[in-house]
Formats: sequence, structure tokens, C-alpha cells
Amino acid sequence: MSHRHARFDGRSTSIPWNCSSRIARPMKPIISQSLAAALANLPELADAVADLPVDSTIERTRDPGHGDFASNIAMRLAKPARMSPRDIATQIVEQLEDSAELDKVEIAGPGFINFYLSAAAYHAELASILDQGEAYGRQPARERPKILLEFVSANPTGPLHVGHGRHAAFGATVGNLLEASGYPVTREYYVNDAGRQMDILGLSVYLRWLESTGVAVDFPDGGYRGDYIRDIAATIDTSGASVADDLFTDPPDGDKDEIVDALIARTKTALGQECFGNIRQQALESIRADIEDDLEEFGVTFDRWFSEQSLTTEGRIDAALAALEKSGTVYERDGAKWFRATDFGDEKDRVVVRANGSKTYFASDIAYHFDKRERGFDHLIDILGADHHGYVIRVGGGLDAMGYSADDLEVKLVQFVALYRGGEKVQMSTRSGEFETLRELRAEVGNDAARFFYVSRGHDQHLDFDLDIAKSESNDNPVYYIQYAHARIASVFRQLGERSLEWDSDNGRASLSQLNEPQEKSLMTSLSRYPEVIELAANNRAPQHLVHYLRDLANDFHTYYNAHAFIVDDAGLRDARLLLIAATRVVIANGLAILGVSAPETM
RNA sequence: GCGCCCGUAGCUCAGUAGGAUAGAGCACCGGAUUCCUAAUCCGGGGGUCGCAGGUUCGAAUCCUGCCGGGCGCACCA
Repeated sequence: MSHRHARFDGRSTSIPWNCSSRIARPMKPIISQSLAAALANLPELADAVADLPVDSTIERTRDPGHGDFASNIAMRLAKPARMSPRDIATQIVEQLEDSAELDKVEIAGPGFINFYLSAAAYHAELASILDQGEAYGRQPARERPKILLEFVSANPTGPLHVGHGRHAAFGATVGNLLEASGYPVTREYYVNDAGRQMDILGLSVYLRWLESTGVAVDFPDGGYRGDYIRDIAATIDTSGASVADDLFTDPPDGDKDEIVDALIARTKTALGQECFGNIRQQALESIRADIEDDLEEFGVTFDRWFSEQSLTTEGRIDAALAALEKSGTVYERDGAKWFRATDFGDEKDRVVVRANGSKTYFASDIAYHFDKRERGFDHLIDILGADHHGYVIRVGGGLDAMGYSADDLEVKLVQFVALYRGGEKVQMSTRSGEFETLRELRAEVGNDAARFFYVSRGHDQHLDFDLDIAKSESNDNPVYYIQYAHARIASVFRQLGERSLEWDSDNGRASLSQLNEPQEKSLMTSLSRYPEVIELAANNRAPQHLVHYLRDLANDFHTYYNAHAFIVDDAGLRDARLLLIAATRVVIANGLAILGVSAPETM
């Protein structure tokens, strides 16, 4: 039961990271490797340290008076080793080898080990940033685990709304973060193109077309009423469709659903299955293509648009059901086939095949996830709306039953988005005149601001999206604040040219020891944190860490900018300072690229 | 009723496998530009981390209960 619970927790489902295979060595491994080497010389601590990852004990210090990094390992080993924290710390520090990268190591407070990195270590990091460029902060590619990231997957019955925008931005950014961490990621959009709602779509389009031929149509409440339905009706190929002018002569009664179902049945009879199916497929493809265009404009692309229909036509649902039946977790009752979901922690068993022989949506879901694993993906990440949480245990249980593991499935539930304009919450009802589509939001605030704001909060937090701030081109807007730092750096280099000067980066590298201002130290520290931030954000599926980091980095740069001139007469100092801000530009650009936000040269 | 998520400054939110004195932005007050973009910077006030217990060297963080908000509990998709 506990592992099932753990799937809701981003930390415990995160993929362990591996620091042993780095090419260039960023800052944190300097500490963890020397610490590990010291521990290797202390066999008396071996048992205590066995299940304590050294990396987890190391963190950046908040207070520069505590050095650059601190480890609490001595305190955490105190109990299992039955020694005092300070004694342990003393033994560890005695075993630390001297290094050009470490200036000093101190034991402080209740038993922290504080590490002070040398200027040389920071200078090496700056050089590494420039050498690696776009690759800085990225881990080497690895083979496994192969990740399948499914997100958005909105039903193709209408345009994307602002809630889907959050899914798109979040999913795309998490995908970028995972790739930066070296994992092979495949992005997939599951198209719910089967089932009753597709018939309703087909009916809606047909009725609008019928209307356009002059037939009086009493459009049902249960149909899709949006204007886009009329547009589709006007553009699709309806040759061969007959004008069924008697659909409403004897109006069906019942509730909203019954009326729609009756109209669908009448229309199918009037047109024939094939003709109705043809209209339905055209409508579906029209909407799906529109969604794809919308997302592409938003910088969100998929490796595959996976059709739910294909699960049936390719026999994948039958394959999954066969796997289920083989496991003995399926039984019959009241003519239906049930999956014994309660064996896997669900509240009740679930129907997979109805008494009338049709498969449930749940059957498609487990078949789709079964198929993902069958295709060789090791780890499945689903980004779903918060209203889908009941589904997690069911599908995980299905994976368990079919011979895989519920632990292979990691579900991130994205909470809802509320729009604010002028301090007032924008009502999102379909009928209100206010916009609610993603396309309109992008048009109003721009792609950059939209991508940025969407990922500025964790997925499990409700998001209040303030349109006025997102639109403002002022210091209120953190997007512009970060982009402005990037543009300012580009501007400095343009200025250099206008003054007929050139940046000699080799001279800059040779002169880095001239960077002694507090703002320079602070900026170097922030830059060196970037790989750690990427790792953290990727492991926790938490793009907001990167957002906050970039804001802090931009702040460090702006502070430096205001405190010191870069283009100074002393060529060594000038080249060194230009190197520092060139590195800053690289890191800002890399971080913005992961967020899907542009890094402008001018503003 | 049961399950899941959330509750941190006036507002919007960070807070990393429990760590040292809880941080940003906005708003408010006061300052900085003969100089590389003032879309910038610096300083200041501002907190019962929802409440109450517990775990331990140490809790905003973990556990239990309560209060408040959101979402869900289909042979719908």
C-alpha cells in the first residue's frame, strides 16, 4: 500500500540521478566526491553510511559565512554510528584530501561541515560554461529509463482552453528538463477519437450543415454548440450526404443525453454508417489538426498523436484484456466483465466490457498503458487534470495485473487555472463573452509570458493567472525582467563594437583573478548553481525551481550591472568581466530555452 | 460520508531527501542615472509558517487529530 501512496509524491517517484559519469565536473560533485573519498577511508562509518546517499547531505549554504556548500552528514550519521556529530565531522575532515578546488573546510554549529571553494574552482566553472555553451547544464545522454511523457490529451471536440495551456506548458517543460538530465523522452498526445462523444461531434457538425441547407434544426442542448462547429460544417466534404429533413418531425423526448442519442441513431440510419462516419472523421481530424497547430505555435510538439481508435483496430484492447484475463483478475457479473480493481487498492471493481459487449473507456486506458510498456518504455509519466486522480490507482492496478508494475506509472495531476483581469476573476463559462481559449490567451499576453506564467507554480498548486501582469511590459513582469538581462548583455557587446573594441576571451580567462567584487562572486556562485537547479527541477518535475532561479540570476546580473562598468580601460579586467557576463548570457539563454521562452538580443 | 491536493508577510508565491537567523516579487516608505538600455539598482518596515498534539539533537518540511478551501467518488468520455 505504501508504494502506491508514494506515487502521489514527486520526490519518491523521482528518478535517481547519477553523478558518476559527468564530463566536466560541476560544483557539487567536487564536494560529494571528496566526501565520498574521505568516507571510504573510515571503515568504522561504513555501516552507518550504507543507505545514506552522500549527495543528499550536501546543500548550498544560505549564508556565505558558512562557506559555499555544507554537509549535515555527521549529524545524520550520529545515531547509527553511535558517535557525536562533531567527532564524526572531525574524522571526516581529517580524511579529506587537499584539493586545488577547496580553500578550506570547517566544522561549525552542531556538526555541519562547511566547504569553501577556491577562486580557481569558480574560474574553471566559468570556462566550462563558455566551452559547453548550449550544452552547459545538460547531462550526457543515457539509454534508460526510456520515458514516455503523455500530456494535454484533450478531447478533440473543440479548441484548447486555458487549462489545457497549462498542461501543454508544464508537460513540454518537464520533457525539456528530463532531456537535459539525459533521459530519452518521447512525447505523446492521446487522442480520444472513439466513443459516444465522437458521435455527438459528428451529429453536431451534420446538424449545422443541415441548417445551412435551409432545413429547420432544433439543435440539441447535448450537442457541441460552439461556432467552430459551423466552420467545420462549412469546410468539410459533404458530397454524398443526404439532406435528412425529417429528423425533427417527430421530436425525440427524454433528457438531454437521450435526445442526443436518439438523434445520432436517426442520423446514422438516414445517412448510413459509412457516410456518418465520414463526416465524424473529418470533423475530428479538423479539430485535431487545429489543436496541433495551436500547440505548435505555442512551441509544444509531440512525437506521436496516439489514436484511441487504433487501439481497437490494431487489436490492442483485446491484447490487454487477454493479459488481464490470463492474470485471473477478471470475472463476469450481470453480463459484464469486471476487473478486480479492489485487489490493487481501488474502492470498487471496474467494468471493462459492458453487458452489451462494448468496451469501457477504462478498458482503453489500461490497453493504452499496456501498449506503452509493450513498446519498450520503462517509465510512464501522465500529466492529467486534477479531476482524474481516481484513475491513477485503477490504471496502475491494471499494469500490475498485466505483468508490469504500478510503479512504472507516474501521474502528475495539474490543478486548475483561474484567470484574473483587473483584479477580477474571469468567468470561464462557455457562454460568457470573455475569452477562454488558449489561442486567445496567447494572442493577448504572448507566447513567452504564457509559457512562463504557466510553469511558475508547481503542478499541484492552483494557478491564478494575472493577465494584467503577464501583459505588462514593465518591472512588474518577471518574464521581461529576465529577458531584459539577456538583452542587456547583448547590448554591452554591441557597445563594445561601437567603441571599436574587441573581447579577447583568452585574455579574459587569464585575468579572472581580477574579479574580486562581491557582485562578481555572487554572480559566479549563481551561475555555478545552474546544473543543480536543472537536476532538481527535473527530478521533482518542478519547473518553478528554474523560474525562480532565473529570476535570481537576472537579479544578480542587474545588480552587477548597476554597480560596475564592464567596458573599462584595463583590458584584462574588461575581458574578464565580459567573460563573466558572456557566461551569464549562456546560462540565461539555456534556462529560457528549457522553459520555451525566447531570449531576445534587444528589447 | 470516503479518497486526493492545498493552507507561509497586506497580495501573489519560493522554501531542495528535516538543518544554522523562514525568503522573493508586488504594494508602501526613502534613495541612486554627466557612465555599457532606469523594462534597472540600493535601503527600510512588515510573519502565531491554519490550529493542537507527537516524533528528535533540530520541524514550514515527517506522523495524528481538528478547522478552512479545491477536486473526485459511473456499465460518461
